[in-house]
Amino acid sequence: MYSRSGRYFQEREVRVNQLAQKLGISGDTVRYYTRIGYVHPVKNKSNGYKEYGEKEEHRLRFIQSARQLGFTVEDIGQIIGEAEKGKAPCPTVRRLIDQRLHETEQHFSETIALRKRMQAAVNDWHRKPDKAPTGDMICHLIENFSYTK
Amino acid sequence: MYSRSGRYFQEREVRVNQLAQKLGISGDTVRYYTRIGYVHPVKNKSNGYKEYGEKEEHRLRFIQSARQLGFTVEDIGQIIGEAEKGKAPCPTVRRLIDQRLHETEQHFSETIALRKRMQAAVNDWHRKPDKAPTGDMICHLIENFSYTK
DNA sequence: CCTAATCCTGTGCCCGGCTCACAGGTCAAG
DNA sequence: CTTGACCTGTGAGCCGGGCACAGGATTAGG
Repeated sequence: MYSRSGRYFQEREVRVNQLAQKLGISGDTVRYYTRIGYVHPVKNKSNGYKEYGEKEEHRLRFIQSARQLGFTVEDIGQIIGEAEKGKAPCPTVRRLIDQRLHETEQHFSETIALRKRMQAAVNDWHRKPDKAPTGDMICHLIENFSYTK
Repeated sequence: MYSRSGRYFQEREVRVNQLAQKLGISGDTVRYYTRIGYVHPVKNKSNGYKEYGEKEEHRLRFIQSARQLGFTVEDIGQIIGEAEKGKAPCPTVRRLIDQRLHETEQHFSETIALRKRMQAAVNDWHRKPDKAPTGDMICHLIENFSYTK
């Protein structure tokens, strides 16, 4: 419980896995954000371990919140970058979430369509028998299934 | 229009981009399936180009159909492998699509939840102003948004 | 004090399913 | 023969981390 300068204080610098556990994410994820320069832990000279303080914890919480809202890791870098230059990142945030939401809608309808095809296939195949492959047919289930709706 | 043996015949061996265009996919995609050994074009000795015949075309159509149904590339390898050993791949196909469908459902509900969060954020932010970052706040929109519904 | 065993870390490579960059070869026109 | 447009194979890159591994740090035991 001594700092490098010898003064008594509550321990604030934690190591990667301790912080990860506190945030409910994996150590690898924390390392990843460290690697790409989104957090800047201090390297402990004596053992080479990285030590994370409150600032890093807060930063990681921010990253988590943003990820939950569908921002990409790159988006978050942009947002952080603007904030660090003292600029309000809000306009960018608004613009980006519009984009990401649009993409999510897109992705959503593709997922629905895929699910529909898959369900149709499962239904269709339920009353069809297995068949050994022939020279020009790998799997008749797949090859004879055509989705037309 | 001469074969290597000098006989006259309709050209059947095509090159990567010709085949890709015919199938409506990218040349890179065809190259990818070639690289991982799902199709085996013949290497033209004189120019090093790979030449694709009907067999490869059929194989690629099969791969496309399977991908459309949500099978992973690895699934497809397994299916092809079984078929090539003369075994009916149908049981595997049925098992795999059940798995993939389940995953798609999972993914689907995650996508819905994400969309809901995003929409809620957009709504919430609509009547909130921009704010410059402070020492302990990167973006108040993101940090003050809590999804509780 | 030393040793052995266990824990923990940083680093670098790996994943899917392609896509892209690039160096160099090919082919038709002149 | 040369120019230049086109085409090819190969290797690397993408996201968002996950995983394996070697080796240092720390602890238990003596």
